[in-house]
Amino acid sequence: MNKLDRSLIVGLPAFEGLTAETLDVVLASARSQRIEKDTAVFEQDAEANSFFILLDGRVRVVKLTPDGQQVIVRYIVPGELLGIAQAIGRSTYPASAIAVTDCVVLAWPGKLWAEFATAHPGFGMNTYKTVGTRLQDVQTQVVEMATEQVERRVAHALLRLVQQSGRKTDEGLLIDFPISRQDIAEMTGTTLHTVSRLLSAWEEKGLVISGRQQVTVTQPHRLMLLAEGRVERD
Amino acid sequence: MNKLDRSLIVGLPAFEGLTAETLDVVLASARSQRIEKDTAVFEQDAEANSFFILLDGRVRVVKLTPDGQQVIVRYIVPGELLGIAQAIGRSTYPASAIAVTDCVVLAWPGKLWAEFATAHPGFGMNTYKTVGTRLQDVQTQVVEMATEQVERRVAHALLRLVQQSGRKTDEGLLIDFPISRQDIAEMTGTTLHTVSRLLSAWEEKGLVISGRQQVTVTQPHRLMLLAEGRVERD
DNA sequence: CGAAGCGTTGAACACAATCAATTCAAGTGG
DNA sequence: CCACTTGAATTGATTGTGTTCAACGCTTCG
Repeated sequence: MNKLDRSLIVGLPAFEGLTAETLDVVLASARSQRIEKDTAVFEQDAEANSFFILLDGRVRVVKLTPDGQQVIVRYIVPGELLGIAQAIGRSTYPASAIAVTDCVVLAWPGKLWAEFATAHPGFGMNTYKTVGTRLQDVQTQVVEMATEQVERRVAHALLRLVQQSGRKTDEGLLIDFPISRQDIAEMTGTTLHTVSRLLSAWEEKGLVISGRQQVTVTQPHRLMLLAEGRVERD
Repeated sequence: MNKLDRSLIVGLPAFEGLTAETLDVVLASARSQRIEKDTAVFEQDAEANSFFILLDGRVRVVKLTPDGQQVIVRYIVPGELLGIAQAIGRSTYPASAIAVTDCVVLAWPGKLWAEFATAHPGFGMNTYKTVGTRLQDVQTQVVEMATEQVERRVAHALLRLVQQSGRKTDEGLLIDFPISRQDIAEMTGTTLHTVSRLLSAWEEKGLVISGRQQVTVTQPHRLMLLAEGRVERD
């Protein structure tokens, strides 16, 4: 295995405030790994043997219900931690993580997490902060699902995706990884049919341009108004 | 202010593994406080000046949407932490906490949290573990809301309440604090009307006995079947 | 005793799910 | 390069669950 370069992780929030030496120590036990598109980084309920940082690509975190339905919990972008079951006191992964595009991750043995956290308090702090952020994210999602109807939920979901992964093109903000109506449906607790209809309607109105596994938001502001319910529902 | 007795908090998960001396140190800066029924422990968006442990009573954690709708995020039972904004890196409370019954809490100045966490790593660990647990709770709630229809969601909510706060009576398991249809509606993202109809129907079938601000589950097993969708839908 | 809050119930409606049929786009292999 | 396969998307028709609107009964409490 090649020695990994420090520059890979310097500047990532998870390692903020750590000394160069510590970074090297941490990297020494890391293993870099390629994950092919549509394959799993880890599977729900499997032993949590590793935790990861995504260096490149996009990962979808998915929960599977007993009766086989899927819910997309969140998308992971480069620089984010994933599979930190240890940090929340679990020995198995609570969800599956699937590569949406070809990905590169750094992987550490799960047992090292506790070591890192105690030896480098800053690291522990940082990961806890991400857990805290995610708790808040999920809670706002609950509020949305409880109070908003489908159209606004889908609008919110799109806006979040754009914010996380929007790439500016001449038409607008493109969500720069493949995403299907089905995916959006699984994020918002609806059906691909309803999502399809909504996107078609929005395309009519000039808010978005969408194609096969691809969505561009052309008028974020108007979509925002729609998401907030201060509308314009024709 | 009277000196607080160590026995108040010994045995609570949040302080598990701490020495008697540490407990005394921690208690020295705590302030015991009575909260009258229907008043706030803290308010959403207010400066997070304190964090708390609930010693007695029940607290409802509520999120308010911009347009005035409420969502009940969770209920707190004695022994649990609340208002730990600091632990998730916030300076304001993300939700309001309302006493459902008369309550007793211990309160600490918010700034002390970081001190405690570094001085007594065990304390930090424990609170992070509760944050982790809550993250998981909320995530399963999202999955429920995305995949299950109202009847099953309400059934799940009742079962959770019974598990948390069930008191055995000769009729079954009573949720031992006042809870209205409106409350259940705000937990499950539906309306009080629908909840009312469901409870009436379940009472017909002998699953529950419900009255004014009070619910008793008489046949938890059958309610469970209903919640899991392996039914029996009349 | 009157008022306010909680709960029940009926009727009508609407949003979105479900069912179903096609069209469209992107590979894959002969 | 074209036929074929497969998965994604669109669109129409229908159904049903749950909301909305409305009126009323029952408690509790001041």
